[in-house]
Amino acid sequence: MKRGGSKREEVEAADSGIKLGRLDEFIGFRLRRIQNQLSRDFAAATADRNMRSGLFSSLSIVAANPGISQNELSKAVGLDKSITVQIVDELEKRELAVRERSPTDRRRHALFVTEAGQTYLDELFAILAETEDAVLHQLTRAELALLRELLDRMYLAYDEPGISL
Amino acid sequence: MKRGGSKREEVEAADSGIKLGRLDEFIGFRLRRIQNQLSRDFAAATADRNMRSGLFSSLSIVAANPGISQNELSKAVGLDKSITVQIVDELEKRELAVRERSPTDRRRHALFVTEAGQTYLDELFAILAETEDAVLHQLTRAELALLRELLDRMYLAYDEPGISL
DNA sequence: GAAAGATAGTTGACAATCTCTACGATTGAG
DNA sequence: CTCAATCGTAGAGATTGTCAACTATCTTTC
Repeated sequence: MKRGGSKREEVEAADSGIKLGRLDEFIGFRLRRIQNQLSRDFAAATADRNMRSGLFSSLSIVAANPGISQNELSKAVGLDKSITVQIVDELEKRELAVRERSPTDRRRHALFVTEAGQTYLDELFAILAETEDAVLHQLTRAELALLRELLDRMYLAYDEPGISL
Repeated sequence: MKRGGSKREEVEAADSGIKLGRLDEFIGFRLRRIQNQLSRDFAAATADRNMRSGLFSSLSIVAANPGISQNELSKAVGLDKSITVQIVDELEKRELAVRERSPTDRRRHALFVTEAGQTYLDELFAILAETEDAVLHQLTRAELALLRELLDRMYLAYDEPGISL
């Protein structure tokens, strides 16, 4: 690993006197920490909206790929087929998306976002943008672009990414 | 596991056609994506070691804060008291840590890492470092330092962080 | 110094997810 | 036509987190 210098800072959690110790040396820890906060904030901001775990990401993948099959969706989101069934069930029940049998292959269900689903997505994306802004306004535009690039470069280290939202 | 295929899964155009759509615009998405891969890799690399979810982070917090109480640990790790009980139960059963009654306040259990626990931690930290290196070698030293700083700056946007591992 | 209330740890009931396996329908290869 | 693979579905089981008691201690208050 890298940790060249031995500048030993006392790393504590805000007001409690708890130290993080070696955990603090790891990027993964920092990533998780922020990501946790972000998703917590997002969850809080959408508490009234009946959000289920993979629902938002699934819906937005469907929106970006009209006619996608459930199987493809499963792989894209990184969930098991059986979970995708439940999610699509709920999407359909709430009329955010619809299943249509594929005419060419009658085993497949082609998925499409309804207008209500589009509206729902717009709302959630707006909330998400707001949530992120609360944190990102700490960075300049240039820094933000750089951060994006670094994260992408890291992600490309994986030969077969697999989106896993 | 890193390769999440249920059966044989060709490296073919698995996610070739799938677009991310607006999801791709968000930093949180990129964070989660990498963080997911990292923890998946870490889980795979430690599959033989009986890792339970909060166990590693809890143990390392205890190591960094000898004598910490279970309550403090709960808050630090961001888990419910009742889960912490289970985790400490397992830590004790595996002789990685011990509970000792506090002499000043007999309600509290002061937690300490055993030598075996220290060894265990060393191993896991080594694995974690390896796991991260696989991704981080894409970045130069300078970029890595910058990334750290940007992430920290983002995190400090929260007045009352709350570690939540 | 005794009663009332707060706090630490524990337990168990419960709900939400994810994993795994199996099954019917459909397709495609031979 | 036969047989294997794929898509969607369903259900059993494990894991994990939430929540509401309950005990034993401590602290506050009168």
